[in-house]
Amino acid sequence: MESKNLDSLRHSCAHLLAHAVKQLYPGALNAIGPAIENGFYQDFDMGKWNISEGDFPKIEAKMREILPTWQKFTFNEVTLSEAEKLFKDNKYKVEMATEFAKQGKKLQTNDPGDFLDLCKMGHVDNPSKELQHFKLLSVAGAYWRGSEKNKMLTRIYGTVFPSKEELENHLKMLEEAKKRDHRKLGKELDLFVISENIGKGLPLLTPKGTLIKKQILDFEYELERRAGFQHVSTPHIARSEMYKKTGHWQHYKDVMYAPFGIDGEEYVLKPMNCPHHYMIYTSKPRSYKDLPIRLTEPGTCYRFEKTGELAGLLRVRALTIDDSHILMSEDQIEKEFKLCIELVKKMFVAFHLKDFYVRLSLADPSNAVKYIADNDTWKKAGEKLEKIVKDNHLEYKIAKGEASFYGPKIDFIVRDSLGREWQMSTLQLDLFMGKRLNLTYIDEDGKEKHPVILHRGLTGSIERTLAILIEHFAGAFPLWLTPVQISILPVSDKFQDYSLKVKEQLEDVNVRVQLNNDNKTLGAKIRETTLQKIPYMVIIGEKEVKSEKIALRTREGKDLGTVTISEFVSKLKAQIENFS
RNA sequence: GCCCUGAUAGUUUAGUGGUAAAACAAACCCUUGGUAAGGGUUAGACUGUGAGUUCGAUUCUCACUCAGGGCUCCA
Repeated sequence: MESKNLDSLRHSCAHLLAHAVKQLYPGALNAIGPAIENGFYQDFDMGKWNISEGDFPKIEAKMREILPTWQKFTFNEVTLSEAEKLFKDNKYKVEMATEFAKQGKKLQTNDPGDFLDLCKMGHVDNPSKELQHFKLLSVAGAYWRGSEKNKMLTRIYGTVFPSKEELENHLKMLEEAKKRDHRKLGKELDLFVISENIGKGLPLLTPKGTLIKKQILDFEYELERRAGFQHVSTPHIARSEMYKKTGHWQHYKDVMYAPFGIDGEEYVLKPMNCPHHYMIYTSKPRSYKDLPIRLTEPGTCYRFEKTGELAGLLRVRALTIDDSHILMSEDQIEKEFKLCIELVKKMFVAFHLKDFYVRLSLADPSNAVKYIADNDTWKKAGEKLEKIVKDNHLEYKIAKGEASFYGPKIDFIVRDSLGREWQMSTLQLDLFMGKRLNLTYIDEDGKEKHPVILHRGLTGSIERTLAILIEHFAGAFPLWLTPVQISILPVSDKFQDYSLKVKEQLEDVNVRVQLNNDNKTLGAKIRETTLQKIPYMVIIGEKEVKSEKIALRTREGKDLGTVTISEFVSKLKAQIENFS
């Protein structure tokens, strides 16, 4: 089915839901109900009523009861005053009608059978036949017209498909996605914990989780070292004064932890690493010959995110940003962006991530509060980035209003297992801060100039990346990334000595290996190791001791037969070098 | 922060207005087993925290904390 038809189907189903809810809950008002990527939603002002997921069976039954009475949608064009009359009980419809009229849009009503609604075209021809395979999924709050200042409405999410089979497949897919939820796997594979005693949004990485983090950081360290980045280390706090100078205080205050006093000075936890890096730059005179200067650090930052925004490792209050600041002259911008784009591409290859897109995030000139005021510079920076994106053959979407307060960005967006989108890499062009903070270098002509700055987050946040990778691999990380690479499984404890010897030999070549000494059958050990998604199992029994070899099995259940240790080591090395 | 949902051994869950049951994990014993779960024993929970209703609350009510689905925001 074409997506346009699918959208009609889903949008029509939102009407059906609205009809059922209005019948079951007199006084409930339906607001908007569009088709979305995998279904639809319908917003309601429930009045005195309260809906929860426990009410879904009742609502679904009502929908099925109404459905046979529905005919082809009839349409009528109406004037604003007619609309006001028809929808006098629904202030949301009147508000929309008024606005559409103001924009010069036609006002249309439709009715598939005793359910008049203000709506444009885009419905199925034969609702009673086509709308059968639907399911309500969740209930949520949503602000009217997406503004925090407006009333919160009740939003019901649902989905509908042309056939029963497609609906069931979709529901099955959602079940599968839940199984790879990083919070569930994080617990099962012992990668991180969130302790109520430490606080919300403050995940603790376990030894295994930390090993993965270390692999990510080591990988980036090498990548950056070869690309000419210089690593620095900076503290987690700084004087508030600094952030007043940068402008973070004005633009970013809401997500900064409250300041605290030390020796009569006011300090804050750093929400980003920029100022710290700038102060390293400005600690001595710089020449144009020194540029570009690429400072980089996995810096832990603290952001006071609102409680409801926190989500496992995807959104936290303490995050490690692999943060770089490239200070350079204006004519170096394109070259440095190209360099960073290459790094991002290499990272995506190493992480096996293919489902991502590029978002060119520009300022929204109508939202003056959000950005540094200087339209010409914004325009220049935005045009520069668009040229870079084109020159580097990146397919991109433009997003107005997504820029940082100090500059436009090229963002790389990936999807998690539930199809939600998360920003990872970000390359930001900052033409303001060099001047604002009086960062300088002496140019060829002997005059003092201000560098421009490229802010670069490679993964964006190590925590978020960990979450995305857990879900992407369903916990079965590639060999180079996985916390435990090999588990040695002796058939019985008679083979302890040889097993220990094998373990030492493998440790000598820097692979991460564990010995499973449990008093269990081989079958049980294999099951446990497989569930822990450890890539290789080395099985040691009498045959192996005699032949001085090892038997190999993979977590996928493949028997790789008997090999010597050196054969195994070469295989491992080749695999690790290819990030596979 | 807002709307909705939830919180019972380490984990996954059961259950009841009269202080809790199971499986897996753990410890110990038997077993020394060759490619996805060998058997037994023991220990382990003041039912998230604090109040209220009640003769009595894990169960009902409220507040708080934390988690989850969204909205807003965002790496």
